[in-house]
Amino acid sequence: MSLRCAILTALVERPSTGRELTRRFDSSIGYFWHATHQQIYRELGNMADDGLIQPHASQLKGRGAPRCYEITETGEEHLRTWVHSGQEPVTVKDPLLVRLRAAAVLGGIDMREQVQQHLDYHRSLLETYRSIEERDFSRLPGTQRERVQYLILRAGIDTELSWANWCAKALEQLGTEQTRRHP
Amino acid sequence: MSLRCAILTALVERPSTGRELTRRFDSSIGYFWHATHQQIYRELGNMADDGLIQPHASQLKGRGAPRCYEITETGEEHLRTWVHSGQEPVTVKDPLLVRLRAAAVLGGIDMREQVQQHLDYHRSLLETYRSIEERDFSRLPGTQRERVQYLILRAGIDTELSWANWCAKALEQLGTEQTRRHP
DNA sequence: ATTACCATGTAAGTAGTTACATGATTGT
DNA sequence: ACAATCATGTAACTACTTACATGGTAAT
Repeated sequence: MSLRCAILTALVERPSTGRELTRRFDSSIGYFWHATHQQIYRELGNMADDGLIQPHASQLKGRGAPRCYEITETGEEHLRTWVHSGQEPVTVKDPLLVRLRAAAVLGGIDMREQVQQHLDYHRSLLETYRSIEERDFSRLPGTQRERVQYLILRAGIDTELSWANWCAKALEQLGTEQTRRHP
Repeated sequence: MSLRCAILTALVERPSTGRELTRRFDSSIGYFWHATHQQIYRELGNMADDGLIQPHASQLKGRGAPRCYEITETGEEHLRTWVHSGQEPVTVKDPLLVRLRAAAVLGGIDMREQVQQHLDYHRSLLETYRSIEERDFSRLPGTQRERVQYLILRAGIDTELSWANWCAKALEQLGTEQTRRHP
């Protein structure tokens, strides 16, 4: 449901082809809802069948031809209803923490490199977010819509900051644990 | 793979029945990897087929009888290999942020109640973590294994704290946006 | 014309969710 | 004996991942 509605939201912002949506899910939208092009094309097909979107009434040719979709009134209604509906159950999934616990239980496994990789990843994502922040939101206040988009970006920044700090702390501890610099 | 290895880790800690594992996934393990009892029983069956675990050689009766599983050497080897293997691609999924963006794009939707519910949820989880922290990790340092488990708990605390703060900030902004207390 | 890349898909396999079924145990 | 609950599952469905296929367009 969330993928469907994330796509609908993107199409309200502006009509797009599958390829364009894929690119948008690789950058902005993908920062809070990840999706591959296979998911997107399939969902576009399903939504067209359900009448939530329709191909732009211009060029519609064969297989390899770009098809630009726009949202229908039914689609907007669907999106509006979903936005108001209660939230789904939270399902936490963090493989790194599973690995850490496994390593602690098995014993004798050095996890510093993996934590370091995560630290690098979170720092790099944080940097990306910071540059978006500077580029798009440096002069406040802006419209209400812009301010909410800034809020969403802040969620990403806060999350990455929190994880980067945690990784640094973890590295510190794993370091003193296993290398015994000052025995 | 992560579910499989989360279960294997739990079984290294101590042999358990499906029911016990389900309970453990409802509390401690579930704080960083969520799973339902249906997933767990199916995975237990698959892993037994693959020789990674075996039922304790005590009472094995019919359908409704509890079966206590323990990890095999093959299973431990499998877990050890997985722990060392590189991490899987991160797939972010946050329905609240999707809803927020949709609401901003559609316009005229008050999201404060939903954000408030999230705030309540994160605060309550934070409180749970804090009480575990006090109960299990108040006197440091403890063994290396305990310290890693504390690190994992800290990840949860940091995450919830970060989200709670973000929700509070968001509420503040959505409040001034939409109620116009000082026009 | 060939190569490279763009855009749209298909197929098979894996993982997760929801709803339901059945045997065992416990309390009254 | 019966109901409630515990424990273990099955089945059908939905979502996601991975690998591959096909047609279209542009550069050389």
